[in-house]
Amino acid sequence: MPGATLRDVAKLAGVSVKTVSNVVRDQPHVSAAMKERVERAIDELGYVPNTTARRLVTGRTGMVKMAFPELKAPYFAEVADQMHKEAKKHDLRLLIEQTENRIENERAVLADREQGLVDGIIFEPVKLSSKEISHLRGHVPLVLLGEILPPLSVDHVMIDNVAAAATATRHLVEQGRHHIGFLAYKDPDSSDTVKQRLKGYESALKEGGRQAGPSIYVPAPAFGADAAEAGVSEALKKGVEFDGLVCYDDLAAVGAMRALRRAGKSVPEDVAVVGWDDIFVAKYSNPSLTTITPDIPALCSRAMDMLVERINGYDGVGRHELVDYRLTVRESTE
Amino acid sequence: MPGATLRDVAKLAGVSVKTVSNVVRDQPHVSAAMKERVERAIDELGYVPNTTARRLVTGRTGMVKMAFPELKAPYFAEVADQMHKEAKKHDLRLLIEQTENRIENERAVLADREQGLVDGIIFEPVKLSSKEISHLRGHVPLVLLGEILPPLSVDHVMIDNVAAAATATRHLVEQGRHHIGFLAYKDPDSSDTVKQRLKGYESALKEGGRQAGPSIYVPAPAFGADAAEAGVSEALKKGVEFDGLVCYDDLAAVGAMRALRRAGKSVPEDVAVVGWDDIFVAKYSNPSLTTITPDIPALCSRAMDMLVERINGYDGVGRHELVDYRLTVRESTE
DNA sequence: TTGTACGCGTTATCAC
DNA sequence: GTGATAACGCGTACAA
Repeated sequence: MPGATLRDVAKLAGVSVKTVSNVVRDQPHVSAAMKERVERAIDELGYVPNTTARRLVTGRTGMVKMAFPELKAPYFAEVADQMHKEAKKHDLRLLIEQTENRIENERAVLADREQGLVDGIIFEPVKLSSKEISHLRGHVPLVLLGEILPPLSVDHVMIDNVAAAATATRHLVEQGRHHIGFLAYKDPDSSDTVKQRLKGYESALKEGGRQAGPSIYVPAPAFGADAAEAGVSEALKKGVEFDGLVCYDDLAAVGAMRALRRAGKSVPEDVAVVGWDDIFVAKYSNPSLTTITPDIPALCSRAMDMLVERINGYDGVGRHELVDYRLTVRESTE
Repeated sequence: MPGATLRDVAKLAGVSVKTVSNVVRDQPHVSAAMKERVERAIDELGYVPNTTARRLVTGRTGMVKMAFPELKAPYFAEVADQMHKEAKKHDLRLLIEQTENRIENERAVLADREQGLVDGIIFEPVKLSSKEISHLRGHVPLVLLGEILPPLSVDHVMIDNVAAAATATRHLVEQGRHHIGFLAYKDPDSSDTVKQRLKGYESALKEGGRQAGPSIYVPAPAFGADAAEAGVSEALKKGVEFDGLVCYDDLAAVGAMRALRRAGKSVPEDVAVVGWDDIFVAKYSNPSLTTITPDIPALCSRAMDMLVERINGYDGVGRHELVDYRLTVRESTE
């Protein structure tokens, strides 16, 4: 009997709707005998509570939205995976939304057309400015991820880009590299992140007594590896020299390694390469890739905790938190 | 005014609730003047329709659940990405559920505890038997993905495993390989797939006048690459010989290539390797990996179309469809 | 401890 | 073309 209702159960068990409701939700004040009787009726009818009706009256959906560029990008797949696990801990369901790096989709994330679809939003924007975010956001609890400078009123979690980039660069300095280049995407919208990483890179160079090496900027398409490969190939052809390369992300690093290989350079002998994100391919590329490993579990855990606090009514000022990272050294630098 | 309701709008506009509802949903029978007036009120109040209430009365959630082992596995990330796009075409939202290769989680996918959470389910089981699926499934429309033998009553989409495995094997034969091995996971629960691929492999060998090469089976953990690497390393140490290897998936292939490299064998000169899935790493590994590329867009498109038909009341017998694949030849075999 | 009545915001069925 | 009003299924004061 699909579609059995609370009332049906109550009728069959010969009790009131309220009692059945209590049993279903494990409320304390129910006698054992009553519970027994009601449960039998529930089984007989195959009753299952109607989520929608429950939501309408409680005002809670039990759902959280997670929005980021694209699931296909390995880094985000890992974030999504982890975020799902965090959501489960709080008995929340996760709804994933992909912005495909398009600003209108990012706007849509905030300017939700429907009310009450989710209880809160975790969002990693890449195009939207801080101003626009605070302007567009509604009343739904919101936590931001990633490297933007968030509005003051909004919670935010990220890793310390400047420090991490410095760590990566310092590692190359310690390996005795002298002409250390920087490879990034030239996407005007996401330049904040690039700037932060560039800053860390430069400070580590300075600290290590190195001069700034060549900077290679490539257009930012959906998948960075191809663009990076083309960009580095071109640079090599032009005679740009470097024996170390700090890359914006693993995708770029993989593309760079490919370009180097084609140009007859070997990694790490001729050029040491460092990536960022520690996606799957970093471990299994040949040579395997030294990279910055963000603490994704911590990132997701903090973000979800903060969101849940907001959902539960916490109304303080926006919190800005940093989570850990480490340098994972592999074949590409030693 | 967050939380403005249809009634509030009606009051402000001086019309009935029904009229406002009509305007909101673009119903035909409403005069231009009325529409104008109502829309002004909507803007003024910042009214947004309440999804939950709408669902309660329509009985539709506008959501579809997609369940598979894990998002972190690149193949599934790509499927999820594509499936999201398909869902969007039908104005549906996609809810992702990970089974983490555990049978109790697979059971939970079918035996949905809550009614009316989703309108339909697309499910790629790996542990559940066909019998258990037909026994467990409720009344929610269901489409199965992947290599199980589905219950007769359930729709199902997959690629032709036997043919694809034969194609991969034939390619190695054509490359002049003589001792072609087969590498797979020894997971008793998912052995159906392995059997199918083994069958295709064997038939292609026979057709090409080759004897069956060594079969290497490795335990199936969350990530296959490590297990495959260990398994192949061990086989090589034991002196198992092969100059070609058909791998269960790209993860296994990547692990195998790593083991070969460590053993001083070069790919493809000493051993040609073929993978399966064409995940990101296949293109960017070194050497890049020849692999079976399933037509994921077609897979998702067919699955979603069939599900939508079911949701819309189609009640025919279970359909069993095959989608395309192709062999993508890269450096690992030439 | 259990039962009754009402409200959640929307759509659908009728009249008008 | 538009307006009352009854569902939809559940949670919860409040009464018993």
